[in-house]
Parts: sequence; C-alpha cells; structure tokens
Amino acid sequence: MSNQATDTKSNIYITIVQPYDFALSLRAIRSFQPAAVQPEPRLRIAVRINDKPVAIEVSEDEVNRLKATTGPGADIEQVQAVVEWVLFAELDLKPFYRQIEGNPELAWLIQKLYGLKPSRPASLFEMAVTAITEQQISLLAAYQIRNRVVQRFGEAVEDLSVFPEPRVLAKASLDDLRVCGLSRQKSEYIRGLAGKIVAGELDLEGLKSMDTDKARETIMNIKGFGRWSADYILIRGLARPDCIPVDDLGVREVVGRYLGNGARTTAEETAARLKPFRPFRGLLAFYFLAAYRLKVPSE
DNA sequence: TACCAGGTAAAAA
DNA sequence: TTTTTACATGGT
Repeated sequence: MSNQATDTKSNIYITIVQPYDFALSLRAIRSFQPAAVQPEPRLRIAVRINDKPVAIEVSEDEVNRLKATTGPGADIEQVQAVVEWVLFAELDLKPFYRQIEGNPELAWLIQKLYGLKPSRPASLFEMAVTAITEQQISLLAAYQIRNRVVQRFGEAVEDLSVFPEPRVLAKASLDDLRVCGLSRQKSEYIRGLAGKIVAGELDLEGLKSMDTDKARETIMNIKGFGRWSADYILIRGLARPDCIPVDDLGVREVVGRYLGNGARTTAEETAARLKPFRPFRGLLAFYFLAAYRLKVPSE
C-alpha cells in the first residue's frame, strides 16, 4: 500500500544558493496575500510542463533539504528548473549583505531577515499580467482579480490552477476579462500583450538575455507597460537586483520609514535615498517591504 | 459614503 | 510640453 503511494510521487531535491531561509521567504510571500492563504510551511504551485498541468509542492525534509514533490510522470529536470526559478535559487545574497554591512544602521535588517529571498511567478507572462493587475489598485484587490482570471481561464490540477497561456487570454473577450474585475483598459492591455506573444512579435523569455536598459525599453514598448511596470518586472521577474520603481507607493512608504524621516518620500527623494545602495537598490527595497509587512522591529 | 490603494494612456490645457 | 482624467475592486 505505502509502496504504491510513494510510487505515484517523485521527490526532487532542489539546490539553492545559501544563505536561504525557506520558512522566512514563505512568510514574506504570504505577507503580500490575504491572511488565510496556505498557512502550512510548504509552497504549492501549478505549472505547465510539456504542455501538461503539473502540481508541485515544495517543502523542507527533516534535515532542512529543500524538496519538490509532484505527481507521476513529470519531467524531473523541468520541475527542478521551475522551482529554482520561482525561489530565486541562483541568487547569492552574500554580496548584498556585504554591501549593507557598510551601513551599521541597517544591521537589524540583515539580522532579522537573514536568508530571505524574493520569489517570482513561474513565467514572465504571468509576471507581466500580474504587473498590469497591480497597477493603481491595492495589492489585495489585485490579488482577488488575478485569482478570478486564473479560475476562469486557467487549467485545473488537483486543487490548484495553472496560470492561463497567452493563447487563451489572447482569445478572451473583453467582457470575459472585465467580469474578473479588470478595467476595460487593463483587459485590453492583457489581450494586447497576449496577442503580441501569440503572433510572435514579442518574446518575453528573450528579456532574460537582454541587458537591463534594453529589457526596460522592450517592456515599455508594450501598450499598458509604463516605467513602473517595467522596473517592477525587472526586479520581480528578471532578478535585476538594482532595479526598483522609485515612484512605487510601497517603496516610497518604506524608504521614508527606514531611510528618511518616517514620512513617505517623493519619487525623487526615494531615488536619492536609495542611490548609495547601488547595485542592490531593488533588493534592499524588497527587504524594507518585507520588514514592513512582517512587522519586524527596526532595532 | 468617500477616499485611498505598489499606474497608464489619452485628452485637455 | 505639462496637467488632468477615467478606470476597476476592496478595505477603512
């Protein structure tokens, strides 16, 4: 019996550059979501591999090794690649920490959040659509809207759903998108983005190999993606640790709190305050945001 | 109820 | 060229 149960699952160990604190990083992810979401110390995601929906569960075993579990038949290397992508496995925090150590007043940040890595959506298409949904409205509202899009257009696997493919959203009607809670304008942005990908006019994966300025320019050439969205995608989806939208409300809030006089800074002030922390401005801002959301005392 | 929330493109000035 | 406006949901 137990053999049969284990035979239907494959355990895949994940290599991740240290330091890394899985539980802490998980708490940071969840601090940006409604309270009730996945309280367990494991991460469950649904992705498409070889055009088949696959549910993946990531957890730590008894000796703190990071482990991914999937149903039978999934391509192990691709599951590894997806999990490593989502968890920023290759990101080395040490150079960032060395840079911050030059500022004793920020020692608390590294001490309290040691091993924290950001996570990212499984695909740049999902990242881009998420950026659009998060424009202007609260993250909580955006989260609900994004979920409705996934529910409506995604493919179910176990109790999860895979984020819809570009070809699905390219064909969606404006009304179908709008009933998810998207504005007409955002529905058009998303459909336009998906259409460009389907038509072969845009290769989001190609952004990975571009230098940062070229990638930013490419993103901003897509209708619906301004400076904020471009920098948001660069830091969150493309792991460019120096990128950060300085006009972002959340970033202005935490830069004012942790680097300023406590009040939200303007975009210009935000840029000036972050400037000494090149080339890790985006990573630092992420740490500030996590500290704020996790209510970590700044002492 | 009104207002704000991790913006953007298009219209108006 | 710069400023203003419409837009969607959810929490306070």
